[in-house]
Amino acid sequence: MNSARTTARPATWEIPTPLGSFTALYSDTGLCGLSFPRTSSRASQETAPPARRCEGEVGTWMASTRAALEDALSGRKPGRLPPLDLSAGTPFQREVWRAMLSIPPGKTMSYGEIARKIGCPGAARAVGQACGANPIPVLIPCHRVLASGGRLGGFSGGLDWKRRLLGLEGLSPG
DNA sequence: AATCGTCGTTCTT
DNA sequence: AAGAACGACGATT
Repeated sequence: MNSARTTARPATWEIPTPLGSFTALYSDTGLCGLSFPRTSSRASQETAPPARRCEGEVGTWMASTRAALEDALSGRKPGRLPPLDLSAGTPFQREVWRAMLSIPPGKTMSYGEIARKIGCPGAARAVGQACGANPIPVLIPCHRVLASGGRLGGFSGGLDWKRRLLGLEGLSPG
């Protein structure tokens, strides 16, 4: 084996879907990022090299990522997710992200409810921040987190995406 | 609609 | 290291 770090830096992988081409980002321990399709307005910004092959465990991660994404985008419940590398987050953020993973498709929670669920009542606003820092939207379903009273709240990927993702699950808030 | 309380993160001293 | 500023909030007025 080569020195210290084997896999080295993350690799990107494009996942074409009917809604555009998503970009997955992998570290050596799992899926660490997923970005929405680039719109014509938003210019490109590739920081990691594209993966050349889909072999080994990373290959299986890619397969499960694509399957899960395709399921999610067609309104089906995703099956097994690839291992997620959430090491970039703070402990608080990771708790929020894990909590969101427990919201089933078609259901929603409020920012305040998430806050209480993770034992930080009163931290609703901080939860919102953490949602905005979610590195793996869609698969970590931050779109299922709404403001109180069923209001839509915000979405870092653009509210149009939030509405679209909710619509795929039969929901139409706000 | 405007305001205030709250809390984790990030940006400034 | 400490403080101010800043949100994908929530509750009150």
